[in-house]
Amino acid sequence: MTKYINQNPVLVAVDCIIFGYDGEHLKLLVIKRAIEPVKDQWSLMGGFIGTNEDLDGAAKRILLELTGLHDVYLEQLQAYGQPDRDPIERTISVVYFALIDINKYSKQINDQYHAEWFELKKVPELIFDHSIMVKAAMDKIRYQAALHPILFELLPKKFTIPQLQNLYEQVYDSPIDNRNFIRKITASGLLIKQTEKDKSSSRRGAFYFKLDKLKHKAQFQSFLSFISKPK
Amino acid sequence: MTKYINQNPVLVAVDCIIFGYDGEHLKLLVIKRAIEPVKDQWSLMGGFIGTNEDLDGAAKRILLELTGLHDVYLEQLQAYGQPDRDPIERTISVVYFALIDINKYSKQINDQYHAEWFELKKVPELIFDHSIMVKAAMDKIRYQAALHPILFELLPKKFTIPQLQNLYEQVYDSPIDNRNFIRKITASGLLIKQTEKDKSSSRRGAFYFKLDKLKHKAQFQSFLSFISKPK
DNA sequence: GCAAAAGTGTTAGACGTACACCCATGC
DNA sequence: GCATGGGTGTACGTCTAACACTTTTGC
Repeated sequence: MTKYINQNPVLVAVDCIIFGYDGEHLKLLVIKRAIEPVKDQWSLMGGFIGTNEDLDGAAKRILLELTGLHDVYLEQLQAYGQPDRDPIERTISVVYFALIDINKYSKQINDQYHAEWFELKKVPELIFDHSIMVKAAMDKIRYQAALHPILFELLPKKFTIPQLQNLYEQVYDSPIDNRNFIRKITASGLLIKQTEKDKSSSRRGAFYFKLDKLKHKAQFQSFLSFISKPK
Repeated sequence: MTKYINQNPVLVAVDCIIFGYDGEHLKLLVIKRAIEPVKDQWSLMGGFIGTNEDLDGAAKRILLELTGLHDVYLEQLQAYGQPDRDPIERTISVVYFALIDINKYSKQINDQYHAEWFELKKVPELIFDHSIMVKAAMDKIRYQAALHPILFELLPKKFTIPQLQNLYEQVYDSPIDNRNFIRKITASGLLIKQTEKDKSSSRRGAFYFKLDKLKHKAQFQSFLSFISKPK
């Protein structure tokens, strides 16, 4: 059959907003753009969609290429299509965000991109509309994390409750009462207490926990409330 | 500057999922596809993106073309990019959903599409992946409406609380206790009571209300809970 | 023993849910 | 006067937010 007539094909790119958490700060992984225009400026990791690839597949490929990681939390954020967002050629960008365990990331995997982690508040100016995308991603993560247990994706397999609390505090940029937090999070039933303690951040030590993956999966779709309502 | 080399441009379409509410049922507006392939089959209203148009702009144009309406609630749902979703040519679809006041829609505006409203449960099979899109849109609307007052967009300027309640019942496909509903909705402060009553559905009559648009706008971003949590 | 972080306990009020009852009106 | 939907009232349990205190341990 003949193709659609009189239509203008455009390029479609997939960009990935990659978040990590080092135990102290929420961080963003960005690269130095390898091609013109704006070569060597900070940019999200992205690429054009392949001929036989769907959007999710392209996002996974791009993420794998930069980080070497499979099976990470990946969610489509939004498509961006300002006609002039890329000065060279009309390009629609479908943006994904990923939450990864930063400890699994190794700089050695693929150094050709000169990737670097920045604390969220210290991310440099990014090319095109990438900074806007990051802002939108943060909004969405705050929204999602208030209702669903997604922030566990940023933590290592074993983590402590104070670590988890600090992560929530980073994400919402506001202090949380630790007594209420502990109660809420243990009441959720999502955590399995380990016998070992993490002694690195206090004399007393904090118990490690693992995520109960079955319960996590089961509860994921239910509307939970992990943070208090903004005032 | 030269263009990006070795990349395959593809077509980008915008499809609109248009919801309306006639006082009894939640309905979907679909058209008979005018072009091959699958000509004359039921389809979402859509179109290819214009050269100097952004995605939101394209969605607005498409909506205007079919319904004659400006200024309607329109939200980007998701991008769909299965390589074979359109059998003729690789086409990425960026999908929007719209909530309109069905009374403002007039069949006369543009009859060339043979548009028709279907009750949500009676929507025929749609072309390509359009049925999947509609399902995703309903999920998102349920999600959004549980937290934000978006369903007002489906109602006329003046409406009664029983009407509003029925709308929520349609959207969540489950009965709501009218006494609790009334209290919750009036406590939100979003409604302004009118002096007239609607006598069409009961002897006693139900007071009309208007939406307090200022409060609506102010509260829109706060996480409200309009329905009870699913069990 | 002291500092510092981890963790348990308590309480008052807000909120959600369930349910009973009265109101207004046309027939 | 009675059927029908519209609307108010109440009571109880659960969740949340605010705040005080004890525990553990290295120095």
